[in-house]
Amino acid sequence: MVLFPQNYKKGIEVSRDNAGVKPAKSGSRAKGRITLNDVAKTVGVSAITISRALNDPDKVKPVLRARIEKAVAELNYVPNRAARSLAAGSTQTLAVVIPTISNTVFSNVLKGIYDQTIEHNYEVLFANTYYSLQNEEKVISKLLAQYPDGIITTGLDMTERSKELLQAANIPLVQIMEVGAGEVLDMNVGFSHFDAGASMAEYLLAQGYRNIGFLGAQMDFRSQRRMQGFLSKLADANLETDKYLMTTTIPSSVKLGGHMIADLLSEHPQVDAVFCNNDDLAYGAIFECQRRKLRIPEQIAIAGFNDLDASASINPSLTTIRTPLYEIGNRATELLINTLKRRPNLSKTLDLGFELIARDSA
Amino acid sequence: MVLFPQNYKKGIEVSRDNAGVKPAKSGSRAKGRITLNDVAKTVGVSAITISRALNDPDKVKPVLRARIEKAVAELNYVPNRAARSLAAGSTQTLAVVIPTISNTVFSNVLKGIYDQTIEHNYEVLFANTYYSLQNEEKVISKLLAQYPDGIITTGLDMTERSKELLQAANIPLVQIMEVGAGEVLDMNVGFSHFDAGASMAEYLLAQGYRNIGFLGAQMDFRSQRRMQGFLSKLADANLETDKYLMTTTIPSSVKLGGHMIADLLSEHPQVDAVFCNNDDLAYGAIFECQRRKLRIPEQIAIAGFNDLDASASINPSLTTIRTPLYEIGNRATELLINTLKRRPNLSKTLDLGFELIARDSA
DNA sequence: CTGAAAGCGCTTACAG
DNA sequence: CTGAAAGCGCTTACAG
Repeated sequence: MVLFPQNYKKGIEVSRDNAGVKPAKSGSRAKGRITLNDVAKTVGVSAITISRALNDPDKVKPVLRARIEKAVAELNYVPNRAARSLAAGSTQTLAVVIPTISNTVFSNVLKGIYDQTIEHNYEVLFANTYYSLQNEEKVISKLLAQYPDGIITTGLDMTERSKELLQAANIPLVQIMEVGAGEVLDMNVGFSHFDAGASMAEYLLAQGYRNIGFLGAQMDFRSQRRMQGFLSKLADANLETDKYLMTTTIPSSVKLGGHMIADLLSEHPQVDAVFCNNDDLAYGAIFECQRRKLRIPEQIAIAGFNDLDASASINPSLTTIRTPLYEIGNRATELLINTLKRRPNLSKTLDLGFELIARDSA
Repeated sequence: MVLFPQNYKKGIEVSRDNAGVKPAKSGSRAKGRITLNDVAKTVGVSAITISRALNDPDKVKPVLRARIEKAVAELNYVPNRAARSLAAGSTQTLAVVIPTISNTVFSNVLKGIYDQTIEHNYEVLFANTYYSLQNEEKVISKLLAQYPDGIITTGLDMTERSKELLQAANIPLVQIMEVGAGEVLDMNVGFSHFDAGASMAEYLLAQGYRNIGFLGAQMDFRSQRRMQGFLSKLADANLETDKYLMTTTIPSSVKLGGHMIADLLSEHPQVDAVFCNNDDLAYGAIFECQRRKLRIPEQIAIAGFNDLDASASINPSLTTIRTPLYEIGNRATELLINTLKRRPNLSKTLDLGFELIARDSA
């Protein structure tokens, strides 16, 4: 690793020699930042008029408004949201609780959320649970301390304490990702993971596979339900459900997919199809099969879940289930914002479904 | 697409019939949330003592503290951060400006940031610029309105207005991703993209390739500098720099990589090596070459950038440059927090370097 | 169309 | 170890 810490000359000198250290105006908590009052003095009107010019421009005479806007720009005035929040009782902030940002699944969801918030002028505050309900409880509490106007959480499984906190907060809530598999506290957007798993089993059965395996990483609640749906159909067809099953709580990755299929095949070379509970696992499985010169899907079929970016391009292209990740984030946020703006929502639960994409790998 | 909006029965009934609509306590801005005063009354002490018990527990007698903690838990009291921020002049919030969360590169960086903030009890507020300096200016302004204690921005290229806003905010700032390629306003963590590009060129030259192409997506400032570094070495070796060059401002993706290499090869079948400016582009290039039955690296070598998850597993395994994405986020946040806690930083600029990973594809 | 008064829910010195 | 007073920077009715 090329590691050579070094100093670069600074292009410009910031107007403070101890950059980053706040000027602790002797005993005061002031930051030296421009306030509404500073703008008001500069323009020669009251603070309240400045506030109005900024928040409700139509109520201020155009000429005055122009002068105010000029002063705001010149002074680099940026309103203090904490003060605004406290006075107005609204933070224009939405809280988002997801398992982990480093899973593509959730960065897609988050993008859907983000695009909606930016359009409606909300900020987003997010936290990761790393798939732990205890962490979730902690971050929910921390997030609520910011008094978000609304909150999005992932999944239907929560501790009682989390539920209490959420209800005590008395703000609109959307539970995302999954639908129809548990207690909904307020609103709900997602799809049925059980049904998604079941539909993949039906597909593989219809293709004629009979020694069907399942590779599962992470094995969070939703993964479990996908597996249950999948196995239920195998059971209906009187096939093995436990024999070719391999799961781990290790997070999903391409590398892990390679290891898992290697293990599965060394124990059960007769497996003729494998459903991986995430596409990256499936990529790893495909790469490993290629190394073993196994022809896909003739000798072994591989299927994935989520239809990530590479799935259409990989060789062979991956049969998978497309999930409405961006849409889930986007629609959940829409529900929240509608509620906050007191616009009616058609439904408090949205099942956005999924789509099986049959390609070449299975 | 299976699309069937439907209502699920709610498991529990939330204690409000118009869920999500705040109880607008006639003419008041109150939210019906428990405040410090409510806790104080319940316990029978002053609000300030409650505040102390929460923020500086050692200063409150253990017995009293226990009673307070019990009341806090029973009432589901969550302190209002806006009020705290306003009074204390610190929001315990860090702002993060990145191009887009849906690029794995930045979700890795963001995770590095997040893990550091969670440890030190900061919140993170993020915004996407979608690679536009105009957007960046807007989101910086919006973010600053939240009065974050510190801010992280991406890259060294900003509008003058963005710089002014940042300096007027007078909070510690870390510009991330790139080092040594422009004006640093305060602190800086990253590596040299020019050098990274140059080192890949040197590697390919050393392997004996002479008809070397470059595939570039997005082509933001850092991509451009990687390309410049790369081409400078080709020029030094008296090789073609423009002929086998193909760039686009379309965001990087696996699919795009396939299209681009197809275009390049149809024009210049003599190309014997290609440097892709992101790994996903390289994956797409590899898949496309496989479809064309081109042997890698014998007939054509493919190299990537970033060393993403699949690069070690793909066939052939991908020669690429590993970039310290998580570390950049983590160390940048550390610098910020050190500054905020008035702990000295060894240096205001951290060059975290990069590593060329030679594998089978080139 | 503009302004004076009160208050949002905390924390910060300062007393005791 | 605990508390009374003042204030952080805004917005919300209410006047005029």
